[in-house]
Amino acid sequence: MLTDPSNLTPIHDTAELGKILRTKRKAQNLTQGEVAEHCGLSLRFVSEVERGKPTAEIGKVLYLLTAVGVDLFADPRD
Amino acid sequence: MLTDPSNLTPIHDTAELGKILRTKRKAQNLTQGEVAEHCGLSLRFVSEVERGKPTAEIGKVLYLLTAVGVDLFADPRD
DNA sequence: AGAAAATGTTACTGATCGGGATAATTTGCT
DNA sequence: AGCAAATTATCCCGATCAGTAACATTTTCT
Repeated sequence: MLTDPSNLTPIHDTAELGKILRTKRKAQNLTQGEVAEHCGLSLRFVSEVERGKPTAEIGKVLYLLTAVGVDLFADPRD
Repeated sequence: MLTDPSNLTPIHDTAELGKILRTKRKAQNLTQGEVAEHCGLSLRFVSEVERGKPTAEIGKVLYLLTAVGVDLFADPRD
């Protein structure tokens, strides 16, 4: 079974990841503060991750992705 | 253009991510030490990430994924 | 212009990370 | 099975940095 992959965006670095987070958050009319509170994180953290902070803790970033509705997929290439 | 998504594994937490990293690394007959050196990271870091350390820095984890040949994709769901 | 949202700055707590060494575990070989 | 080598998991130490709160400043939108 094939799925339309047109919405799949490759993630190569934290800048791209942050961009996706921001875009998706705004698409839902959420503020950084709302997302932050929903995840138990600081507004500060959300702001920095959206700007591509490479030293952010990955566990918290995963919370953020879940909160704004972005699924993550790993694809082992050959 | 359609891509076969059959190898796409959803990532919900760091434990799953670590599992994928380890599986792919072994599939290429690489040791943690080899991967670590190739990324400029410590063997300890590689070990901890594969064990699902949630506080690892996301930028370094992305290096790891690249090094072992795992592509990451984001999918904004509705 | 005015309100809301995002970013800059500072200070403080606490944990990450690396190196090196050492257990513990797994792998390979006879 | 049993033993040795290789691989992986932990431990200690010190330096560095992430994360947060609070307030100031800037940007964005109506």
